[in-house]
Amino acid sequence: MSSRSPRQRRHEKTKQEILQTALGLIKEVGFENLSLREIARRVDYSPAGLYEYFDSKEGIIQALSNEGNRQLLEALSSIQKNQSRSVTCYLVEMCLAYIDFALHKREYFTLMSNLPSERTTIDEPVRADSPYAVYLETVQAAIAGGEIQIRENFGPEEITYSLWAFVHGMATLRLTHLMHFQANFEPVNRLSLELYLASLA
Amino acid sequence: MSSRSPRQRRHEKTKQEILQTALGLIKEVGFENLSLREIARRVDYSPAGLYEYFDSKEGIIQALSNEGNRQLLEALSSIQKNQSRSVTCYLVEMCLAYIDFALHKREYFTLMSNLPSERTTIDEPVRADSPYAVYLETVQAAIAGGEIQIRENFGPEEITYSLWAFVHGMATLRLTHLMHFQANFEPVNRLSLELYLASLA
DNA sequence: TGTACATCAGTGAACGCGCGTTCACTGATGTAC
DNA sequence: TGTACATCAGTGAACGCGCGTTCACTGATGTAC
Repeated sequence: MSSRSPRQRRHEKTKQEILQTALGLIKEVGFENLSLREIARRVDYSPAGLYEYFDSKEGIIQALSNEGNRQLLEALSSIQKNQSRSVTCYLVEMCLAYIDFALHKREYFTLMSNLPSERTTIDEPVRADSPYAVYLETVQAAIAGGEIQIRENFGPEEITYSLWAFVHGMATLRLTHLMHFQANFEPVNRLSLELYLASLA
Repeated sequence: MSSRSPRQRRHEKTKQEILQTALGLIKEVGFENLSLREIARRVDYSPAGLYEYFDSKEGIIQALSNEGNRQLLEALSSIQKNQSRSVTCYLVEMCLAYIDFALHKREYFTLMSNLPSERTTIDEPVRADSPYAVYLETVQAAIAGGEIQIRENFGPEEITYSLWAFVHGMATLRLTHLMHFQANFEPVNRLSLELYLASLA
C-alpha cells in the first residue's frame, strides 16, 4: 500500500472516481443505458481520457461487477456470523439480505444478473468467493445439523438453487414488473421463506 | 371478419408480418437491441414504411406485449381446465407452464417482464385477463377446497405473489445468469414447488 | 365500361442525435546524473 | 541544485457506425358516376 508512489495512488483514486460515477449513472438510467461518453462528461474528462484507466467500456463493467460480487458476498457472510440461532434462521436472514441488496444496490444487482455464470455444469467446482457458495455452505450446515433433509435428486445444490430462485424472483419482480407496486413485501417474503424451509425439514 | 375489404385484410396481414418479424428479431438479439430499422430491413420495407402500420417503435412493443399476455393467459387457462386432480396439482402444473412459457417464448416473456404492471396497490382491482388473475383464482379455489390455509397477513394475494415470485425466479435465472448452465431443472423445480405448496396446507 | 378522382402503401433523403474507439498530440510530472 | 530526458495523464478531432422519426413525394389501388 504505502510502497505505491503518489502517482500510482492518484491513478487508483481517479479509477475509483470513474467507477463510482459509472455506478451512479447506472442507478439513474439503468445498466442497458450506461454510456462511456456520459461517464466522461460527469468526471469532466474527454471520452478518450477514460482509456488511460480502462481498456474498454466492458472493462468498467467487469470492474463494477467484481465489486458488486464482493459487496454481496460481504452482506451475506456478515449474517452468517453475527447470529446464534438455528441454521434455518440464518438462511432466512440471508435470503432477505439478498433481496435487500437487490433493492438498495440495484445498480450492482442488475449488472450482476445480466452477466452469465462462469459455472456451466454441476460437475464444475463452485467459486469459493461467490454468493452462491455462501448459501451452499449454509444449506450444507443445515443438512448436517438435521434441520433440512435431502431427498432423491434433491441434494444440497438443488436445495440451494431453489432457495436462490425464490429470492431472486422476489427481488427481480420488485425491480421490474412490480417496480411501482406499493406494498409491505418484507413480512410476506419472510413468511413464504420460513414456510418453504419448514417443508424441507 | 368477412365484412372487411381486401384492402383492410392486406393491411392486417402486413401488420402481422411486421409483428412476427419483430418477434423473431427479439428472439435473436434480445428485447433491448430491438431496432425498427432492422425490422424494416427484414420485411424489405424502408424504415418509414412501418409508420403506415404503427405510430412508433413503442406501438410495436405494445402490440407484441398484448399478444404475449394473451398467449401466456391461454397456456395457463388450458391447464386449469384439462385436468381432474386436486387444485394444488393444477397449481404445480400452472407454475411449470409459466417457466415453460418463459423459456420457449422468451421473446414474449422478456418483453412482458420489462413492462411495469398497471396495478400499483393491492386495493386496485386485478385485471381479469391477466395471468396473475388465473393464478389468484386457482389459489382461491384451493383455499375454498381446504387444500391451502390462509394465515395472518398471508391471504390469497400474498400466497399468489409468493408462488409467482418462486416461478419467476426459476424462469429469470434460466434466462440470464444460468443461461449457459446445463442441468435438468424440471424435476427440481417441480419438487420445490410441491414442497412449498405442501407447507401451505 | 370508361374515366376522373381520392385514398392508400410505400420510398428516399434528410434531421439530429448518440455511441465506442483510435490516434497524433501536448503539457505536466517525475527521474537520473 | 540544475538540467536533460522519459513517462504519464489527458485532449481534440475524427472514424464509422447505428438509431427513431419526419416529410414531400409517387405510383398503385379502389370508388363513384
